[in-house]
Amino acid sequence: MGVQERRAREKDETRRKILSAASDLFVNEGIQSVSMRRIAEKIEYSPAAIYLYFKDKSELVLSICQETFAELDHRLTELEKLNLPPLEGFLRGCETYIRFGLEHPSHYIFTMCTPEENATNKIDEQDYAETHELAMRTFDHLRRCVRRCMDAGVFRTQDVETVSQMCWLSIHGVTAGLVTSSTFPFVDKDLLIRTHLETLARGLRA
Amino acid sequence: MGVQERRAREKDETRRKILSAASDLFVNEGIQSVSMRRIAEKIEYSPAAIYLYFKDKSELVLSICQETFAELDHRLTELEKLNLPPLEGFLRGCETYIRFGLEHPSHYIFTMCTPEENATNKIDEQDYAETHELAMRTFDHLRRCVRRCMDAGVFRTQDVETVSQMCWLSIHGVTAGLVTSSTFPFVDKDLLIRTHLETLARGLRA
DNA sequence: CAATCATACTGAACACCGTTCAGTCAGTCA
DNA sequence: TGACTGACTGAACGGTGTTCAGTATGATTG
Repeated sequence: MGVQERRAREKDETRRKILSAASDLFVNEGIQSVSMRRIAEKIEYSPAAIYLYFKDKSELVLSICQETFAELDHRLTELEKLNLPPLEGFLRGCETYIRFGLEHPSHYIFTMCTPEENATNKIDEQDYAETHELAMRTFDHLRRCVRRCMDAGVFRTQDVETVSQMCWLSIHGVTAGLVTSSTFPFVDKDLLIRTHLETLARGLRA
Repeated sequence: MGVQERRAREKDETRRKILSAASDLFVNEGIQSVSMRRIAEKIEYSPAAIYLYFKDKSELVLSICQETFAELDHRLTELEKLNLPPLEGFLRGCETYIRFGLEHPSHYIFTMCTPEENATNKIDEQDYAETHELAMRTFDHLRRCVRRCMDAGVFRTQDVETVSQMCWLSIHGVTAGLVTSSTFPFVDKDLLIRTHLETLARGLRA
């Protein structure tokens, strides 16, 4: 009875086609300005077809952002495996985060700069839990980096949670600022990132 | 010929009524989810009437945000007049900025966290220039604070522009993060802000 | 006073949006 | 062959921002 399996495979293929088309459009034109109709047009399906695969636009966007952020999680995991010295691990992690945001502006803005009313109403409970968990997993990398620095006596304070959150807010600012304020006459981005991380490190060091 | 003046006064009154109604709705329900029709309904006018006073929704929102940010400029100006010691002036300025953002979440998100395609197409050249100028004026406060710290030898580096931009990105991160990620289990906000500013100051100090 | 004129305002439409649902049609199974 | 399943569609619903011909009101002029 290979029929069911083939059906499932085909269904998955279509799902992937939708995700890929949507992702392409989102990257090039921004999430808010891409309509379900345009996505449907791109894959030559009727708009209604998409709703057989995703509950609504929120869920579609969320799926894509989850995939994208899974890659960030992967990169941070790989970095952690290198077992660099605490401070270097911390700084490299921060830089990875920032550069990731700059590489995926649309996804970054959507997931990190949009209040909970994402598109229409609030998100499905399950989706919300999943996203929250993924965000938490990413944040855990930072938390571990901070803890290692504290355990090694590299950082002055011992409040892991507060320092981790403060660091996230800080690097989030660099990422979000550089991504959204594209017209602002910034000095060289790399210089800005470097200065920021140096200041952060100097501010935290024992 | 007091007629023209009365007319002008009435016209201005209506304009203010629109701004006030829109601002109320924006604050309570978020900018994106308030429609022109709802604003019109609130002031008991037809939706089309609003377009006699504002080119489009972008311009209306922009006007409101400009007014709001003018208040930030005012607060920073007042602060500057106090002529506090350089570092204290810098820190108080940063804190003023952050707390202002937390007080006006909708306006802050709209002006600072939204890429240039604000609602439909790109903004009018004049509006753009005005907003840009206001943003620049606000940024100038920070720039002056940083310069004073450098002149007084409180900060290590001499690159006013880079450090100013880096500081803005950093405090923007705290503001934006606290405003948009309302579900994240943050530790006490005041502690977070204090820790952030302390770290920033320590990182920059000579 | 009557006619003209300026202008604040409206009703109805346009072209879009996300979303739903009754219905179609091809391929599978008894 | 006929019933069934399920992927898919066409057309609609109620919403959005925006436009524009037309109306009504009040000031100005002959």
